[in-house]
Amino acid sequence: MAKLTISAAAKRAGIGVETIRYYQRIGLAQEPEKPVTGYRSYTNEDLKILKFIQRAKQLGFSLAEIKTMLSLGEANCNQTKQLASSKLDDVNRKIKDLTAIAATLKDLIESCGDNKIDTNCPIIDAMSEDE
Amino acid sequence: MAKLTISAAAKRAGIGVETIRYYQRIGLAQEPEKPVTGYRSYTNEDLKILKFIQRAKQLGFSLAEIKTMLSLGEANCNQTKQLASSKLDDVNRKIKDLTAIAATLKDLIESCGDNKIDTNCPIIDAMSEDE
DNA sequence: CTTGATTCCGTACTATAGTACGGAGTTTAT
DNA sequence: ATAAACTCCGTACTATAGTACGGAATCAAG
Repeated sequence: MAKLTISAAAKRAGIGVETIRYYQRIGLAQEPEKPVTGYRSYTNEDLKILKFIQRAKQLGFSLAEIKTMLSLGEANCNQTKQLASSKLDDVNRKIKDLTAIAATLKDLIESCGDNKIDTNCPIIDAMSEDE
Repeated sequence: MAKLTISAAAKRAGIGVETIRYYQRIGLAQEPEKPVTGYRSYTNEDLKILKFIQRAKQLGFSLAEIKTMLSLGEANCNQTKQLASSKLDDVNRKIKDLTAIAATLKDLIESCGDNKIDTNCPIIDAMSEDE
């Protein structure tokens, strides 16, 4: 429950100090009030927001999307749910694409076989082929 | 086998004209010789490179990686193969990460249930939790 | 109470991957 | 032969997500 300095908050949230300041600059995280003289102290609530941002980034949300979610806040669970659902669709689509890419890469690599000749690389050839 | 203008090459490669010029600027694609007076014409070989770039991008290679592959060229099949293999590892890792993310998102969404209350959004709560 | 570490603040810079623009020259179609 | 379309070229701008820097103020420890 202790008030945290920015570097302590950064450490706990797994974010860099400069990055937190950046998030404040772009309005993603608000700065705690600054005592007339002295450093800002970060509350548990502030930390929660920072952790949320970090987690959401890991889940593939862009900072803009995270900003939207934070502005919806707890008071708009349904909209948040919808954002998460559409992000889930994105992620599933991405997985599908990457799976196809992996298959293609695998084929390309296998097409090399034990090509010792070191010329006429089938990967380069296949990737520049007319469809 | 016709010589192509930049816009024809762009169309065939599925790239924009400005983007081709950008690739030339960064040394990813070389510019065809320019006749003393007139426009450059793109050969099939030039087109092949452009298509290769486009395909490689779709497969998740960065422009820097594509540049490396092109510099290796056909004469270094083994190194190209190694690059492709390491890219395949990347892609597989990405798929694994995204699969975990999808599962998390699914859980989060389900945790909402039919929350009509529209407060205490479990998504926000869960995502800012202490681990 | 001095020294060293932190914080604050604004500004500038980085990387990646382009997109846009303006003016001059060149081609193509009518 | 002239107008519309296209090309060339350099420069500047965009978006996203930060990272770095320098000086002044403040805090913490010995």
